[in-house]
Amino acid sequence: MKLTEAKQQFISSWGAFGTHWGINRTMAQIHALLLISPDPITQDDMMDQLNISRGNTNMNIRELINWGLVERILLPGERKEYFIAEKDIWKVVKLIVKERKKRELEPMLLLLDKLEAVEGDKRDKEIKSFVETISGIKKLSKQANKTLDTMIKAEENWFIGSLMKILK
Amino acid sequence: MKLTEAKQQFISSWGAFGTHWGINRTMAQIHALLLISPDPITQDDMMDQLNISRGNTNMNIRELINWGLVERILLPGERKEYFIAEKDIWKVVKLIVKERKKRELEPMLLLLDKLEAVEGDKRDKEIKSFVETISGIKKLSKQANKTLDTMIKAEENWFIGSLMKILK
DNA sequence: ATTTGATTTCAATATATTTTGAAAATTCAA
DNA sequence: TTGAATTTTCAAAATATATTGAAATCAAAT
Repeated sequence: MKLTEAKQQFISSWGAFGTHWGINRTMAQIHALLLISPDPITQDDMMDQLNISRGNTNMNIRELINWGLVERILLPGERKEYFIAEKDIWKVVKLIVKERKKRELEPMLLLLDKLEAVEGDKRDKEIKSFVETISGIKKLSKQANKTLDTMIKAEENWFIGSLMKILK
Repeated sequence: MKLTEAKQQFISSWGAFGTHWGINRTMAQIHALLLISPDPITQDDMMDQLNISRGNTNMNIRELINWGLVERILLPGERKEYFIAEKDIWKVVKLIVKERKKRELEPMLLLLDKLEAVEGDKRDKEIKSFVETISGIKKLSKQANKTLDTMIKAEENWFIGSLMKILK
């Protein structure tokens, strides 16, 4: 496979993949393009290569910067802004996990605490079933939250370590 | 908080949560309703409680069954079908992970193998950057895939075990 | 074999999300 | 300052996704 085709395929697949991971198609495609670009690139480069509008490009770059995945670079003597992506894929995963934990898992934990304290007789079948479900989810979520914290703090690839330990 | 309100909140939040996890809103809401129902319920019960159409209900029940999260129950003497959800939340997580691994991670791994074998001089800056990115993603994905296999096979809550081992 | 109750399908519709592009705002250099 | 280059905003348009509901299908009981 030629480089041009391989690049296209990677960008398109990373885009589709992203949509399953809470990241929209364009945002993921811009990210993919930056990941495989050896040098910093501009908004116009992205517009050309991905065939997307200026507004779309701009909004999604900003979002990538918010996630900490992309950095703005100012080259001396250049008027235009350049951008680069974090290339260390382990760091990328940690940044994404960190963001999604904050946006999704933590609010869910707060809600579960409130729901678990539902009024009423705990012997009532309806109440019992509800509380048991909530408690189960809460317990698992709390553990997941802690595990993810450990992972986010891990300096190098956490999978290797944890897998090794599980397999003895 | 009263049970009725707590139920509503749980269903609505589980729905929103689901949309971040590759599961559509209605599918997640039906799932939530089943999770907190002590007894099997029918399609009509779901339609009433969630205010959704027959078609929508039916399609999403089928999808939940495909994921292995819901089971159809035939009560003796009853014409209608009843449904129940897997209540063990650890099993639920494993089923979801299994399904998403199959749908997303595994196809990605196949693609990465092809892309890594891109034609051209590996000393070329463009090629080098591309191959390095792909290799990094591939390495991490392979490890993640193995780790998830371990998790799917784990009989009880894997987070506790792995976390304990990491923290010594 | 027919009726009745229940389930499934799917084209049409509604809703939600993404994308565009032109105008407004900002920034830098002269 | 002024003006040209660049970035940002956001209402409107386009696209993608989810939902409806009525008709078709299926299956149990008579």
